[in-house]
Amino acid sequence: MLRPNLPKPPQNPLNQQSFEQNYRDVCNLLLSLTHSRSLPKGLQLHSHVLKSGLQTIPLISHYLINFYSKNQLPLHSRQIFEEASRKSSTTWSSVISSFAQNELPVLAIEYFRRMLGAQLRPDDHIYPSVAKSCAILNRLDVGQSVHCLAVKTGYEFDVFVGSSVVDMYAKCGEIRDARKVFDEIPEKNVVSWSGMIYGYTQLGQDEEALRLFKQAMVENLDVNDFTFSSVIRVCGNSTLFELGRQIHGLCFKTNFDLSSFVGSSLVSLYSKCGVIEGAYRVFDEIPVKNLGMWNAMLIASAQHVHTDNALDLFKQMESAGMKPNFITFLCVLYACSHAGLVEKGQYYFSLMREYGIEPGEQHYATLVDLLGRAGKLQEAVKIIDEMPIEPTESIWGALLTGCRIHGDTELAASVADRVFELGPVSSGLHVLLSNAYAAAQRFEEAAKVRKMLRDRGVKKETGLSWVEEGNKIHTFAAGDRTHMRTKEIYEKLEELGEEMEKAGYVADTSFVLREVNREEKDQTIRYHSERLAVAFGLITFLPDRPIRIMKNLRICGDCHTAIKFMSKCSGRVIIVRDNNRFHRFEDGKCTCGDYW
DNA sequence: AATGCCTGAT
Repeated sequence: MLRPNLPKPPQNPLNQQSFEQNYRDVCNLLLSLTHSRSLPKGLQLHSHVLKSGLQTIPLISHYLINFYSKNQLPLHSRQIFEEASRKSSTTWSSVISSFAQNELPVLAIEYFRRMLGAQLRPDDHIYPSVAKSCAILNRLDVGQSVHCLAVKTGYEFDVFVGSSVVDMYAKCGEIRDARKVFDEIPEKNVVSWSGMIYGYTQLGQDEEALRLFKQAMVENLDVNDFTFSSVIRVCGNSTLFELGRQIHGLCFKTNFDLSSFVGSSLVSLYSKCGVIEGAYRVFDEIPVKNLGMWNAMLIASAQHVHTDNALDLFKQMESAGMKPNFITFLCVLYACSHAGLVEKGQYYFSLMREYGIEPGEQHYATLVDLLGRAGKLQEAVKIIDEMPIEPTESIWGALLTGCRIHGDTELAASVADRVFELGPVSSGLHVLLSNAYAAAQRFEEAAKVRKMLRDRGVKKETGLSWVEEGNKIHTFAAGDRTHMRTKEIYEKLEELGEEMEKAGYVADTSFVLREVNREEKDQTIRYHSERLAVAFGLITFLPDRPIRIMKNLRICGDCHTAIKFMSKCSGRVIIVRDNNRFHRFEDGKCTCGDYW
């Protein structure tokens, strides 16, 4: 053990021994109190330290800074640091890490600069804290110079330094730099791997994330619940059900399936893949449910229009003493909106304040969506005019969606006028606005807006539907004839078409005329991507297996009617997820109750 | 003495 730098020995040599004894006792006690986070006892000890003059010893101030850091009192850490007579590199390191761990990243960077200014050489323990602070603040410029300095001082290959720099680059969106640093770390640990995988998922580079995960598996490396939840989320986002199920199996083997974090991504996976029963099963099996778990289950039941379940979950949460957060309320409002429960929705909206949550932009958007879908457009406008925040694009979008559903072309056009006065908008909203003008027969303006879109190089998204079969994904576009089994698919559609007409199906071509932003021209309405996907499912899957289809755009009204007939004529359960929600068709009916 | 701390949908 290093001999501490003691202050001048007391005058009376007899006291020397007791002083050293006292010093050692204080050190040990401080360490144990830091470990157990006993704040009152620590405060007591601190005043004892001051009385006996021990605070001048660097090791003691270092322990005190750590003690306050662990107790989430970074400003106490700061005070001790400032009062310390001699500041060793350990003292600097402690105070900077206290800032980094307690949400004061700006101070962490400021002190790091001060330290460099004092001509001190940072050690390997400081870099992770500073890199983390840059990541939180999204300060790529500072992060880069920190990385440079780490390279210069020879710490870039340290697993802690490297991992934190990987995370910093990933969070700042520089995934390639993150990867370069990652590849250079000679002895990576679970944090390095998870950080890199998580970085890819955050940027939507799902394939790269999965590839890296696979490599980690093949090389038999250490992974944990964080790693699993990242890759399961990838499977959920891309609706890779089979792969997700296999990874669920891996979690089961490693017992990570009981983790709440893994559980919530599993719930979301099963739900997004249209297997709501699986989501409920996972939820029930997780012994300790955290807030994310409840929220994941809530949104899953809301998406599948199990509205009673959703509202019941909310009640269960309350009685379990789980405090809902802003996401919980978004989920509940979403559930009400998609079931047309206006009053219930308004009730939950007002309940937020009782929980001390100020409604945010997204809550207002959902409320406007709720009112708009239910046809209460004037009330929706009133909410927008009276709310304490500036309307955002999603709020205008919600109102415009309501206008479209209820054919209020006049209101839609006036909203468009109002929005354009406010300045430039994103391309998504732009499309809605151009449709609003077209629907109100203001064709000149519609053309102008569309031209603006074209000039900005915005392309319409192609409507696609896809079905998973084993480990393969079959994708269809409208009128598509590229699939290997095209002939059989079209034959099946013809055959089904006759049965459907006998059962009373009449194609509604008005959807073609009314909807400007439709995916294809009218002659292909009978071969919209979702119908091709259904036909493929019918000729591929065993009769008792539900046909699950994913679609990137909103399902059109005529297809919705057609698939109802398809489910009746074929006796199959057909589940379609469009960009908005789930539809479960069975025996000629859809769970959305035609409200979507 | 230190790095990841994830959940909603658009």
